[in-house]
Amino acid sequence: RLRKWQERIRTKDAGERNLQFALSEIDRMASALGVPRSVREVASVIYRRALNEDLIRGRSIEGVATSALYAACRQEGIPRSLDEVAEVSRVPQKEIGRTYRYISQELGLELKPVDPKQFVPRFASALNLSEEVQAKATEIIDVSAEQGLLSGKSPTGFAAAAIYAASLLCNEKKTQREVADVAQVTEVTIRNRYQEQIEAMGFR
Amino acid sequence: MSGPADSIEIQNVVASTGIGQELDLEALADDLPGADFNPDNFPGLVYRTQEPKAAALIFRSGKIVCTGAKSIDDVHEALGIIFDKLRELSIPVDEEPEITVQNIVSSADLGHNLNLNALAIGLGLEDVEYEPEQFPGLVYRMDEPKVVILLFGSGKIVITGGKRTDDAETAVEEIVERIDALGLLG
DNA sequence: GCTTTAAAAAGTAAGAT
DNA sequence: ATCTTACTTTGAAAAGC
Repeated sequence: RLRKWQERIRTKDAGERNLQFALSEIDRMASALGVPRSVREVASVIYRRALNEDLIRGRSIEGVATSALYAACRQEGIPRSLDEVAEVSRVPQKEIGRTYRYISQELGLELKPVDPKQFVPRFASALNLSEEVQAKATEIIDVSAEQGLLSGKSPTGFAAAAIYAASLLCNEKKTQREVADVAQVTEVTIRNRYQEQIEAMGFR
Repeated sequence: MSGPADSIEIQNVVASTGIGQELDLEALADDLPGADFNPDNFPGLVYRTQEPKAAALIFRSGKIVCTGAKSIDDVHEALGIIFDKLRELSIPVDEEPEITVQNIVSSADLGHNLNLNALAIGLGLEDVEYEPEQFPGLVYRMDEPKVVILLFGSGKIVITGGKRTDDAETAVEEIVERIDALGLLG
């Protein structure tokens, strides 16, 4: 039937337009976050997979697109926090997190927990900290994580505290406020993690 | 032998029942001191009992949800109080309405700190949800018994989704066994 | 999906002192 | 800086949008 045929075309066109919109949104957000082109491609693949497996039904296109980008950053080893992703998305952070968990589960992405060390280079350079501070922060993260201090703690807060501690140890001091701002955590969180990490390092 | 299973404490029991009679919630809200009824927000009337402490959601259909009780006995006791209150208001209530436990929330202590990162990989990323940026607990969905376990770095855990008292016990024994098999228990 | 109820776990946050 | 309060997660039912 002609009507049925037209409807198919209309549906196909609508689907195509939605896909283009999602991909352009991924591109826009990726640019705003400053992630490399490879991550956008991974995000696009994740979005198409979600589309093919009908995971978008009942969810917003923007929400799935944002979550795909969040997942892609993690998969490529250059994670962005949910806060950072939410800043460039029009979807609330809570929905991004919930949608990410859903598509991650359904697509079997099996992404490992975010490693705090992956935030060090980006946070440290935003603070104009040296290579030496980065190495020290990485060491602090390794040692304190090994002693079980990482369980349940936010990766960004853990990284921020280690960077703060390392900046002190390397005589390139940054204030808790400065580190808190780039990591988007509170000074209280840095203070709490810092105390534990210093103790784990054997510095009283 | 005292083990993690002995540390289990029921924290909340959710149950449903019905009095087999339609209710005028507007009138009931006036006759029941302390009742909260905001039909614009939620269709149920909220009524709280003090001893045992519990909260009941009473619906127009006569169906009731009881939550907040610390044991199955408390659920029966609290609902008994509500049934009597309704009878006092000349509302016909079935002799012994059937009470169905829908969910039991329990807490327990494994007695050792847990490396949640290692646990997430060990238990299998496909069955685990661990997003410390969003919540400090690792979420583990167990098939038998069918419950959800939240595991924390302290070794404290929460078991929810079970309908029977012994679901929590079985689940704790099972999770301890699995963690131990991974060499991740103390 | 949402709305409401209750309770635990532990981390993070916000506002007050 | 420390305290209090509050929000994040899990589960289930109820009636209705």
